[in-house]
Amino acid sequence: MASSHPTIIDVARRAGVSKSLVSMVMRGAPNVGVERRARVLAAAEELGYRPNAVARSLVRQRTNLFGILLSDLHNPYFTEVVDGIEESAFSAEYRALITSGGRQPAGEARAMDTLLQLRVDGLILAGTVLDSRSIRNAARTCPVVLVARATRAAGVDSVVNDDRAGAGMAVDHLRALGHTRITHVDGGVGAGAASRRSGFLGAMRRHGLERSARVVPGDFTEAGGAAGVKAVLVAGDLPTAVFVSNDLAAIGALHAFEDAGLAVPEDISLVGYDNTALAALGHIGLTTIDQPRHEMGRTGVELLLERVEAGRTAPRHLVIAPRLVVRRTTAPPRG
Amino acid sequence: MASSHPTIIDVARRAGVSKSLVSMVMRGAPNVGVERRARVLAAAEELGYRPNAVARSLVRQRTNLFGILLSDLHNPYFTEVVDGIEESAFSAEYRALITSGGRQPAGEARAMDTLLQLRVDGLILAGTVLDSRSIRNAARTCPVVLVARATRAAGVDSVVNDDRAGAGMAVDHLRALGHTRITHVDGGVGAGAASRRSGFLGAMRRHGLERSARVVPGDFTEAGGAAGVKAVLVAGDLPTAVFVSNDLAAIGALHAFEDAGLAVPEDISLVGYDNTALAALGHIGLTTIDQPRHEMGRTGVELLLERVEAGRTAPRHLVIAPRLVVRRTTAPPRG
DNA sequence: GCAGGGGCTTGGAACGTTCCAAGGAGTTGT
DNA sequence: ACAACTCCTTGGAACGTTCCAAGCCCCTGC
Repeated sequence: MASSHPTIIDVARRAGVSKSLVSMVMRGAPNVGVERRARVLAAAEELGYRPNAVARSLVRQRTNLFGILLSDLHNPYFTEVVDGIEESAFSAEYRALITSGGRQPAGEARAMDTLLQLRVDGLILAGTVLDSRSIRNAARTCPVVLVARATRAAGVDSVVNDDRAGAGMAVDHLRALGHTRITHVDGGVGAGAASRRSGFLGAMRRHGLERSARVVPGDFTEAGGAAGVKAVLVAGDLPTAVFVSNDLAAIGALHAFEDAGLAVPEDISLVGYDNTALAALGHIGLTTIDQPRHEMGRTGVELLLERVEAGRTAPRHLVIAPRLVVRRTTAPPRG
Repeated sequence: MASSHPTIIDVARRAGVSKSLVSMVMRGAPNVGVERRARVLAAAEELGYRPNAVARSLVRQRTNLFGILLSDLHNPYFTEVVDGIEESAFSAEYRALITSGGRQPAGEARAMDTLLQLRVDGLILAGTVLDSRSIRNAARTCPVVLVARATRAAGVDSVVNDDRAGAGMAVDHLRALGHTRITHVDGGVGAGAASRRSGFLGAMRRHGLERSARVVPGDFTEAGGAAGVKAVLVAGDLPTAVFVSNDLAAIGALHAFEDAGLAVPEDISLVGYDNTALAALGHIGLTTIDQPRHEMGRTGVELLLERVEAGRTAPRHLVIAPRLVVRRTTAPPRG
């Protein structure tokens, strides 16, 4: 009835063996006699014994846990990265523990501290806004990898997608459809926003379109995308296509254009970034740039494992290629 | 350089005091001399000391951790429940650790075991499909509350929304607009689907509309909603309104109707359930039934706290009232 | 019949904390 | 001057594991 946790010693007593033997059985050690093994297993079952990971971690000096700090649990981008993380963590006999910063920097710092105090064997920071001092600090006590954010911090690994190249793909696609007047809705301080903007500008230049390239401010939210469109409309001289810095903002833009009586893609083409589940919804069908989130998560764990198990110490910074996904929001320009 | 974790003893040596004193300072105990307190704090800072939660938990026999098991990290419904959980857990000096079952029952069982081995002080299961034997089992070793799933399991608390009432609200709303021929796209085995169906049928009866009430099969996915619509279209004799068992399926339905050349809400009204962020997207603007997820999360933690801190043992099962949210997918029927 | 093994099993010492009983140094009252 | 306090500080015993050195028992070979 009481929430009594039987220990290895209770099991030992019941099975009439030493605690060491029970410990061996629980860990699946090979050289244990069949009869006693059976007795121990039976006793454990009867008592409802469950190993105490806390005690185990204390003596082994490792937890077999990876901590995942997510900046935002609500952004499908991150939760899809987690899928990749869980997959490869699990196959390496590690478990993943997720915490979220509740979208605030202070919350993130606290969540990271919780994980560090728990002595996780490695830390994956996905899209956090933590200052690099805390990150460097954390990295002195356990391996850290940043996903979807680049860093110069010493001793920290990172895996990002090539935002510049991705933005270029968006422009190439629109150019191939015949667009020349293209506007970019900026992502503000969002992770990767700056590279996407410079990738956009670079690609426009490459196509000789620098004179018709425009950038309007925005951010990574639905409202940010809508605000960007508002700026486009106010400016007059409508472009024929808009490249928005992420999917959520692109959906905000989509709605804003519709509200203004402009049809997508007939009047205006729209490209997003990330290829989250949102973009794939049938009702939305957003043309976008896919970041291989699953792969990025898997890779993050591999970087961790290289440090934990293989003892690597030199930092590695991986860049993964994005990919264009064409859906229904892009078409040749009118006329 | 090495990932050396300084201990309380290292700090004590450096500050020239006993380990007990360091322990007291770290816990913020009141009766410590100012001068030594300062010395200890300085030493800890210099060494980069971080308390070891593992050791602490072992001796205190409590972790100050609540474990959250999410059936699906990608369903915004659950992540919004987590917001509520984190909020009240934090203010009660607990931390929340999230794991996900990766959408598979075996994964859920494993994730729960991880949490239990970590000796979390309480467990919140949100929308899991775990069999009630495992749940009852878990409940024998730590407080467990189920969110968004009812249970009869002894010793387990639960907090759910009133699905029957919510479905009734959807019907009432449609009836008030003038609809009489209403079809329900069923949610299959999804949590709450059965109650929503029976709530739908009950409300139709209440309005004297039982003869025009139809139910077609579906599930909680986008594809499930689309399939439901297909069934509606095939059956001929189109209803003027459709109540779909959750938002995601409703969005699938929305797309399916559009594909079939039917305008929402002009030709057909559509109501979802849950009021996830998806439904609120401007481009979608789905009329739906709001489950107060935030409140449900908060309440879940409170139930846990009642058991952990106040020693309650009698199970409690809370039912929270849903709320109609009218957006753009409902309108009076044509003609 | 005994040394040398091998196969199993065992007790004890960690691991880094917290908690408790007890100790030391002042201070106050008589 | 000493008892009785108060205030601060301390060492040691937990907590539930793992790991290691050592032990027991029985077998094998000579």
